[in-house]
Amino acid sequence: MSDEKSLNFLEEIVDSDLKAGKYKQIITRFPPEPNGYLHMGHAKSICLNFGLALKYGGYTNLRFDDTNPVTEDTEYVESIKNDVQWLGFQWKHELYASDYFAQLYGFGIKLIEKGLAYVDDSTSEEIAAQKGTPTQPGTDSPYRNRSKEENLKLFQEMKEGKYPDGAKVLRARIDMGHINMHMRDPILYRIKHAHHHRTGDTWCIYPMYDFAHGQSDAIEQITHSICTLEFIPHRELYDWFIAKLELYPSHQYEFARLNMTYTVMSKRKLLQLVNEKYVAGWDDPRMPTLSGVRRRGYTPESIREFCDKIGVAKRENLIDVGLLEFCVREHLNKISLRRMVVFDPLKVIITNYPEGKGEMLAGENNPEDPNATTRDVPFSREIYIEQEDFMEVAPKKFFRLAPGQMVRLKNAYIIRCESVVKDSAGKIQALHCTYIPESRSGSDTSGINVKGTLHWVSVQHAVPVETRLYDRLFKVEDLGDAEGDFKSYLNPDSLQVVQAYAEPALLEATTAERYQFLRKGYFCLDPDSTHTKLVFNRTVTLRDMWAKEAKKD
RNA sequence: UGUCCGAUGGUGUAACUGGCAACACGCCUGAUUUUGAUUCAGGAAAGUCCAGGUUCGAGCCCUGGUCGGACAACCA
Repeated sequence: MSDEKSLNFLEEIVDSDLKAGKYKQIITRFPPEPNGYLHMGHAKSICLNFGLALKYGGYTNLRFDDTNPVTEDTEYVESIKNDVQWLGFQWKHELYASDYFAQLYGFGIKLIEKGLAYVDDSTSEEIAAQKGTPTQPGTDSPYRNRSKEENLKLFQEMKEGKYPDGAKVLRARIDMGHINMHMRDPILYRIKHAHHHRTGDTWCIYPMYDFAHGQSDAIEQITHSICTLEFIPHRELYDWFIAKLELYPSHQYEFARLNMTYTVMSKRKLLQLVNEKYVAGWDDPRMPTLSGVRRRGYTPESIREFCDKIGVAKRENLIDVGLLEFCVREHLNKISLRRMVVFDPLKVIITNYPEGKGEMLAGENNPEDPNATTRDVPFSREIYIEQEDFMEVAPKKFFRLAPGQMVRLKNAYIIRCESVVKDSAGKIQALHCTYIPESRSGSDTSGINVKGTLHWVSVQHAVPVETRLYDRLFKVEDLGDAEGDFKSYLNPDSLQVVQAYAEPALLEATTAERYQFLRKGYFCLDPDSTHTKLVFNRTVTLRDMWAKEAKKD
């Protein structure tokens, strides 16, 4: 039995490259376009790229692929940097494709000089028509055979701003009959009189992705350039530019992007949800964005663990969100502070507990922590328990509170339900219970054994808090498979706001801590909280076998 | 009609590179438990897309199919 985990296909490539002495160190890059916020799919890529460099020795650059000024913005740059660091990774160099605009322009000239690029006056429709189809070869542009001198002059004039947007493009001169559509004289440069978030107005021509990405990799001497499957057909072009331009031979490798059940993972769709106000913003806790899951209370540790567990391969996949939730619970169970909060109160009056009396009980902050400390929990004659923890007529498997039944109050006493107080309409108003004085937690001499333990909050000490309970954003498991507008599958109940009653220890809650509301789930303080109003987000529920059992009937 | 990529339990990922399919999630059962949580023990679940072939032996190799996906933005 080997205790070493088997390598994924990319690790195998890196491993064998290193063993073959191909590189002394590996260099990877994470290349987001600053036109949206990072999501869980990016997390997979980040963990992969940074993880590879960390594991095999080397480093990772953060490079913004900012070649399209009309969609990009510094707001996104800042959020992306923040998200990568939050996830726990540090890049070696912060770079921008726009840093290479001058060099890239030079590469364009070089290709023209080699007779491998030309300026085309065709419209975008004409160019599209020239492309042909995957099964039919394309046709040459009428401008394909311009002289080098003319191309050089025209390209320079494009750069100088002599032409309006769309008037001309620079195209590679490869083969309009090529079996690979991407090799049919792809566009290298287009004219966009647009303000760039970094270069301002110095350029009015901008390189296309294909003409920028590989060359940027080469300039940075990236050894392994890792991207998603849809770029497979681009690889031939990627290699062509490097060969013709005689650059450092970076290599592109592709892996399957992450898909998760009950959510979408495309920037375009996420942007739509934000713009059309289906969610409160990029950091809405229901969003699969990193800012969203962060606000929801997911920890970077749990996301890294998740990325490790899902593996890396080339086959398309749909990961069960349940796995992410498992990773989150696993981590939160270890670190969160236990607190009691009642969401749907039912008043319990402990009739044999003296009126006006109160006492402080000790509650463990975290039973998973060997150096457990405790917090004070006030107890008194009137408390709240959950409505759902009481049943007037209970099935045999129900071992919570019912008339004549006994339960333990967590960190406190065993109580017995003596009677039910109802209003004229027969609605339950409160429960009258008695407590067993010698059953106090920590000094229980009663000898009584009960099956159920309930969380509770003292009525007079209860702190009203707002809780936001999240459910899956969409109703269907596989959005990729769903017909029509993806927004028609939104789950109308994905957010539920509930006013709840918390124990006073929560008054000191901070955003740095994570909390487990006993028997309810993991929660974190939301930044919307003020001194007078605490707001908690439910990160994830606890596993609930009883809910499953109850559903069986 | 083309080219490329892929195919292993419900979901993912493995399989010492040709040696009788493993791990995780989920599911089921039981134990422990002052959270029906956690933890622990056990179980069900694929014979590896199909058909041939090579071989003592094939999930891994070969041939031919089938199915799924990608590819025709002045997006990345």
